Amino acid sequence: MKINSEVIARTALRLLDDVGLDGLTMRLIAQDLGVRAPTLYWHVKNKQELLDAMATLVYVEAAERLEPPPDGSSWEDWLADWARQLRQAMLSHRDGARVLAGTYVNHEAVHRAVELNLRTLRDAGFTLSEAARGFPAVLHYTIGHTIEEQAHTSAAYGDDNPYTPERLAAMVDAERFPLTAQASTYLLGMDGDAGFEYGLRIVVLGLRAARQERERG
Amino acid sequence: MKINSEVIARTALRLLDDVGLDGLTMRLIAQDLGVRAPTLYWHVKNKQELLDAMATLVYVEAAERLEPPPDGSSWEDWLADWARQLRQAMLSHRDGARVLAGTYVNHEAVHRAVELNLRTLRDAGFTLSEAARGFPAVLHYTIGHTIEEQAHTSAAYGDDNPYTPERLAAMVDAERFPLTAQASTYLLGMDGDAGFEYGLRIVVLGLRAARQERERG
DNA sequence: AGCCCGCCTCTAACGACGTTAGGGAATCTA
DNA sequence: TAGATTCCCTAACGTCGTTAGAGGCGGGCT
Repeated sequence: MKINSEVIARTALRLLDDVGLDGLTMRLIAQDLGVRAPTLYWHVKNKQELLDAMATLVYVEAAERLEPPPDGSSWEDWLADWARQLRQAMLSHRDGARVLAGTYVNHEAVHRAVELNLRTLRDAGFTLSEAARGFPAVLHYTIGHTIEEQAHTSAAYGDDNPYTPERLAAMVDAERFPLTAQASTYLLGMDGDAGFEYGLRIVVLGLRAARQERERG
Repeated sequence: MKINSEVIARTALRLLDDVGLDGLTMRLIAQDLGVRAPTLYWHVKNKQELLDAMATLVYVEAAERLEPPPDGSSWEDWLADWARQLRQAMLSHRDGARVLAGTYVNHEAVHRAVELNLRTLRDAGFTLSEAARGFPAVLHYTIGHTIEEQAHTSAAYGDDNPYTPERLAAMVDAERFPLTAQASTYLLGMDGDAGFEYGLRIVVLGLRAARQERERG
C-alpha cells in the first residue's frame, strides 16, 4: 500500500490498540508499514503532527456519520446521541480520549458537526450564544468522563488494576467517610455506561433549564 | 533542604511552570535539587509515581481548603465554588489539567472532599446515588474544560498560537458554516472564565432539574 | 538515447531520555 | 568498635525522536 500521512495515522491507530499510547513509537509504526523510521518523516513533520492526525481520524469518525435531527425527534435525544457517538469513537481505541484531549481538530467533517449542533439548538429555541457556549459543555463533560474512565480501566495495569471497586472500597476509612464508602460503587464513573449516561442527562437537562430561566426572564 | 518524595514533587511542580510537561525530565528536577538523576530513584519508584505525587499535590491544594457550606448558603453556590477551586488549582500550573487527568488521587484530603460533596448534596435533598453520580459530572466537566483550555492557551506555541480567535475564524468557511463563523468567539471555551462559568451553571442547573424530575415522579 | 529532477527510502548517527548496577561515604545501631 | 542502613555518586544500557546525507527509481525534457 502506498504510504501517505493518512495511511500512517490509520496504522498508528491500529497499533495503538495493542501497545497503548506510551508504547507507540515511530520505529514500531514504520516496521508495521514495512519501512524504516526516518521514512515517516518524509510524510509527516514530526510525531506531534502524527498524533494530531490520529485525533482527527477519531474525531471525524464520530462527526461524519452525524445527520440532522429527523423530524419529530427532540434536540435532547439528538444532542445526547452526538455525545454518545463521540464517546464511542474515543472508547474504540485504547487511550483514545488522551489522544483526542487538547487537540483542536481542523477538518471539514468537524466544522459540519459544530454547525449542525449550533443549528439544531438554535432551531430548538436557544440563542446562538447559548448554543455556542452550551454544546461545548456537553463536549467537555464527555471528554472528561471518558479520559477518567479509560485511565481507570487501562490495560496498562496487567492483572493488578488498582481501580477495582474492591480496592477503592478498601482505601477509604468507612468510619470517617461513611457516605464515600457506601457510594464507592458509583463514584468516579467506575460503572461505565450508566455513570456516563447519568451525567449526560444532567448536562442536557441543564441546557434546557438554562434556556427556560432566560425565557422566564 | 532534605530530599524526600514530597520535596521532589514540589520541585517538579515548580519546574513544570517553566518547561511544561514535555520538558520535565528527571535530570532537570535532580539538577534543581543539587543532585544527580539516579538519586531521585532512591526516593521515588519511577517517573509515573512522581507524576502521581504531583497530581496529588495539585488536587489536595484544592481539596484541603474546602469547608462545609456555611448556614444559609445554597448547595449550588457551594458546589460551583468547589469546581472553581479545582479549576484554579489546575490552572495555577502549566499543563496542570494534563497532569491531573486520569490520575486517581488517593489522599485523605480528597476523601474528605468527596465525603463533603456527598453529604452536602444529600443534605440538600439528593439521594445518595444521585449525589454519587452527580458530582462526578461536575468534576468531569471541569477537567474536560480545563484540559481543552490549557491546550489552546499553551505556552508551548511561541508567538504563533494557532488558536487565536482570528485564526479560528479564518479556518471556517463562513458560507457553508455561517453559525460557526458567527459564534467562533464563544466556541471551545476560548473566552476562558466566562465559558467555564456558563457550562458550570448548566451542570448545576442540571443536577437540580434531575432531582426535581425524580421528586415529581 | 541520454539526462535531469523530484520523489521516496535508506544507513548512520546524534543527543536526550528513563532507568539500573554497583560502589562509597556518612550516619545510626548494637 | 563493628556492622547495618541511608543516601548519593559514576558509569552505562537500551530506547526514543529526529536529522544529515547518500542513492535508487521513475517520468518528462532536450
